[in-house]
Amino acid sequence: MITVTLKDGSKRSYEPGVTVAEVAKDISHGLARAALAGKVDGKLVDLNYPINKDADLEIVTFNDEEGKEVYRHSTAHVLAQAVQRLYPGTKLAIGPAIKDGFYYDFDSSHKFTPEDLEKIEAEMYKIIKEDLPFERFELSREEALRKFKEAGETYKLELIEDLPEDAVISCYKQGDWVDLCAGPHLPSTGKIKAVKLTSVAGAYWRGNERNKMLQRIYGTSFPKKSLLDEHLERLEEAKRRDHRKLGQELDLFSIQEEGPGFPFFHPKGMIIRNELENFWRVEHKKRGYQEIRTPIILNRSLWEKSGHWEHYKENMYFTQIDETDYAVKPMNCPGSILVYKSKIHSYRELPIRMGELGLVHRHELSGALHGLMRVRCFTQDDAHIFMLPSQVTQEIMGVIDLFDYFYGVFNLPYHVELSTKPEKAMGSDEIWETATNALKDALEKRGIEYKINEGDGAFYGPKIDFHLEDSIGRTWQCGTIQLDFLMPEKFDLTYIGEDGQKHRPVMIHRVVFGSLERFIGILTEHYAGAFPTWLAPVQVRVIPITDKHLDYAKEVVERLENKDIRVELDARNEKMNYKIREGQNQRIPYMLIVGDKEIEQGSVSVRRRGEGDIGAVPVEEFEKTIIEEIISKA
RNA sequence: GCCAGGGUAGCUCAGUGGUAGAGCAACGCACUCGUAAUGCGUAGGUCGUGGGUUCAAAUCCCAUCCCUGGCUCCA
Repeated sequence: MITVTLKDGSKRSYEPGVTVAEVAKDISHGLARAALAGKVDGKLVDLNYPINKDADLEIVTFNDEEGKEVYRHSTAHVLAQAVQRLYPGTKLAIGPAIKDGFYYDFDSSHKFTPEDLEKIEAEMYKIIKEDLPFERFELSREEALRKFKEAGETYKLELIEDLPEDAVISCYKQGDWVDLCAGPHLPSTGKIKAVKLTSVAGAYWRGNERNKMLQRIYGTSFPKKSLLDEHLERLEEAKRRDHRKLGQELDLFSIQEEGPGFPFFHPKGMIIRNELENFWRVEHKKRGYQEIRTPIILNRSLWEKSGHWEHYKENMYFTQIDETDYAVKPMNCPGSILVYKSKIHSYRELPIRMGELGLVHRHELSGALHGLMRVRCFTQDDAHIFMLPSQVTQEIMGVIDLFDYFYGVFNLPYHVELSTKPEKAMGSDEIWETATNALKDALEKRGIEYKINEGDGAFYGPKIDFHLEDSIGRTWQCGTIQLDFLMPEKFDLTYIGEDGQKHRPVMIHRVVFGSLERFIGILTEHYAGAFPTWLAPVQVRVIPITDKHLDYAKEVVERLENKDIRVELDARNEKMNYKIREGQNQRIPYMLIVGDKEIEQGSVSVRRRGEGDIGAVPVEEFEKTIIEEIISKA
């Protein structure tokens, strides 16, 4: 007998060779039905995997991340089988599970259209109905090569060739269809209940743009139709919160054909922007930052010196003035450095924290542009900290604290990545290692979890990136902290030390919002357009019930305006309900309804966004509450 | 930049070779209304742009710009 230890610590005895499925069935019928795969001693396996010795076992269901992966990955196989049935000659590349679904990459002479997806989906349901078992078998490298060569699966051959020497090569077979695959898989295609193919897209083989572009079909699947419907409903909701849609509906910004990637901010968008800038200035001043502003166009020689000419040229815009080459700044650091260099600094002055809301221009590929999230000109809420080498850790921690405070004000969840030396980098490995360790050190001192992004640093230094999520879970880099020993070297930056000699300072480059544009995009989606009162472009709308009440409404508006509250009057000759509906659609935090009753009492009836009618209060009381709310940034 | 789809009124969209449409918004008139859409009327488009095919093009062909979803790249 062998002992199987379950996740809850309980132990059960079985004959050797008992399968995962049998154990599941022994535990309960419900679990047996929900079981998708097993995890034996931490290794993910099929349900028919025989357990031959004492082992830890977890039964994996759709509620586990790994269960979802197995489920979606098996669905990807069904997709590939369906595609090869319908479009013979199609070659297979890869088909993994991804967050919320799966995809499969195909090389086919047929161009898949959205209509084809329906046909393929129907074929997938046929395969599901056939309830074909997923059968695993292993084969030698030679057999595998021969098999896929015969089948003409050239991409699979490439994959096999790249497998390590000692790799176990396994395939999964469903009916007469076979795919190279490590597994595990569902017991049979019939386990798949609800499938939806969502889109087709081009994707380079192995993500390399020098390789052939394949056709990628995306889809998702669930063990219940209702779960699929919920998922599709969430996607619809995400579309409703899309900052591009809301940006238009709320009249925040626009992007015109005349300036692809160059956003226009409308009056309402500017209010949000200015509020963010005010907040930024106040908080930075508190933390010992000074503010500067540097020019947008600067001489070529500066960019050659900074290394941008060599390392960043393809992202830059150029111009000529009096036959001399100039560049439009893609970053603020060189300008900031020139300010530092404009006079001699003592060690007593350091750290110098120099902020700049700097407008930068970068050439992005046309296909990469995306609303306010990826644009070709944006305002970085930049700052450069010039400091003594001994101040590095403390300064980095100070910046991390600042970031945490900022994101906390907006209730934005974030995750952190540490990016290391890229291929196209300046400076020696030693300098990079010192800098990277300093960043790690600060993160670890703060107990922040982070993921390492190898080779993703800036060309002048490693960085800590702060990523925020948009409405459909795509993450965008916003804040970043970059530690730089190289620019000070290149520009021969110095300070006079205690010893009266010149020494080299260290620099931090950092942005909190990242770019005002992207941050506004993120906030729009985060709040679904319902900005907190301190940010809301219109904080109050006064709605007179009939035009008899217009004069009093105007009086209320004027009172609020005098208190610096952003207030509008809806004086249109429309029904109150109509005006309320529109105010609600505009996500205005407060609507004040005024009629006979209010005039008599000198009050306003308050309708609060998300809560509805909360009753009449004297005007001064309303003023007091809203001002408190604005100040507290609630 | 690459692959696929798309661009018709301010917005959302219908119209696939034969007289450019709807709803909402705008404007005008009437209604004077108590917490998410009052009714009637008016106006609004060289169908992204430039060429071509045709007696005739929003519709077919070519080029080009822009947008969307991915890929690549990144705040």
